[in-house]
Amino acid sequence: MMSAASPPESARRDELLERAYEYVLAHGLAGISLRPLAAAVGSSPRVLLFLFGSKDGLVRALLARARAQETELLARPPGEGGAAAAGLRVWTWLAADEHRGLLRLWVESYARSLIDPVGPWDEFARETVDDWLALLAAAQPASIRETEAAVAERTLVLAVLRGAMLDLLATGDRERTTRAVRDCLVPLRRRS
Amino acid sequence: MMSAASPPESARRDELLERAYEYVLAHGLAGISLRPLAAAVGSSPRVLLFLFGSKDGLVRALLARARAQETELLARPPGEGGAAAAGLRVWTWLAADEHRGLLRLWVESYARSLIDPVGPWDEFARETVDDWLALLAAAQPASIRETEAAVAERTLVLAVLRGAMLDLLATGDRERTTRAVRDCLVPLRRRS
DNA sequence: GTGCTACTGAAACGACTGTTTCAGTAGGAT
DNA sequence: ATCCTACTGAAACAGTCGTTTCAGTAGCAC
Repeated sequence: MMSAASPPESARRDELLERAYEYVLAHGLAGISLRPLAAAVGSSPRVLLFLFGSKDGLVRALLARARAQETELLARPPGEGGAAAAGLRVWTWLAADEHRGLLRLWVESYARSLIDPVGPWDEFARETVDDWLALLAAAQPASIRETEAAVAERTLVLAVLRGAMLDLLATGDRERTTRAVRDCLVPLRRRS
Repeated sequence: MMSAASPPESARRDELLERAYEYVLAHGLAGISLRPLAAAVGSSPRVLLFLFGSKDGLVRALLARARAQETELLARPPGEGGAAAAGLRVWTWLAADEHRGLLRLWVESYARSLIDPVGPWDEFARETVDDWLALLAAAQPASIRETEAAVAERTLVLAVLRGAMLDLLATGDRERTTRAVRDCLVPLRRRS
């Protein structure tokens, strides 16, 4: 009944997961398959299945690994100064070159979870919206946090960040997208 | 050398394309395969291959079909009043329930083209950014259209629309997302 | 009738998928 | 030496994939 749960901790598992994660950042998650992946990380399909239980288990572990990197940012003290100020800080993180692969993976998983609501992606899109809205909420003064205006402000800040990120991923134009984000968020910052 | 180009026009082809398009709006483009698709549209893999040349050809035709529906909106007179005003009009189109499937398909294709720069998706992401920026540019007064501020305004409007759309697709919360879009674009409207 | 074009069905091809079966090997504990 | 756990290699399984091969059928032109 336990359906072949994989050993959740193991040095070898961690090592292969890390290498698989790098592979996935470069090649995406959609078209992945065990044999090429195993060859790239210096292992075999047999071992990956042994360590992760199934392909789904591997994908789940990879998504968790990606989320851990995202949480790096989320866990940092969100700071104060309102959602707009927090949004500006988040943007410098999003626009950094070294996060490009992670963000591509993020978009891919988001899209996938919109279409295929079953499988390892599950509620990825909805969860991640909630994660980020919560981060922005934490930056708002507690006294107004539950007002409709505050909710709308968070939603707006998140939308601008996500939309600019999509643009940046497609065009690579950091200057133009950064200017747009600043034009929106800097004036907004005064009010909180 | 002609690599089996498919007959580009044919009544039967149009009919099957239309039905395949409906199937794709419901099931997504990523995990598509000929046999289930053929069964769903009342045909066979053999016929789809005959009419579209290859699976890639079919996908390309489906993307073109989707783009045609999008162009419906793009072709309408963009109107004046600046990019923000145009953005507000576009949002009512984006937020309409009957476009949900198309937008999911859009996100999926966008994500795919970021990762897999070869194949039918090709430059989909970049092209679509340019399409929409051009639409918004057309709504700006010609006199300021080429200024940096105008470029930034277009970029911002597009980012808000895209980001809010992502939120809407994941949460279905039209009220909250619409409020965010309005909060951003209505004040912006005065200035042009 | 013959010929031509458009379309279709059935079956097979080779390549690839996730997964399983069986048979190990290396290392440490007892 | 024995046992146990952790890991691994090779091969096969059943299934799906896009595509091809071969053999048609229906309709219209002449």
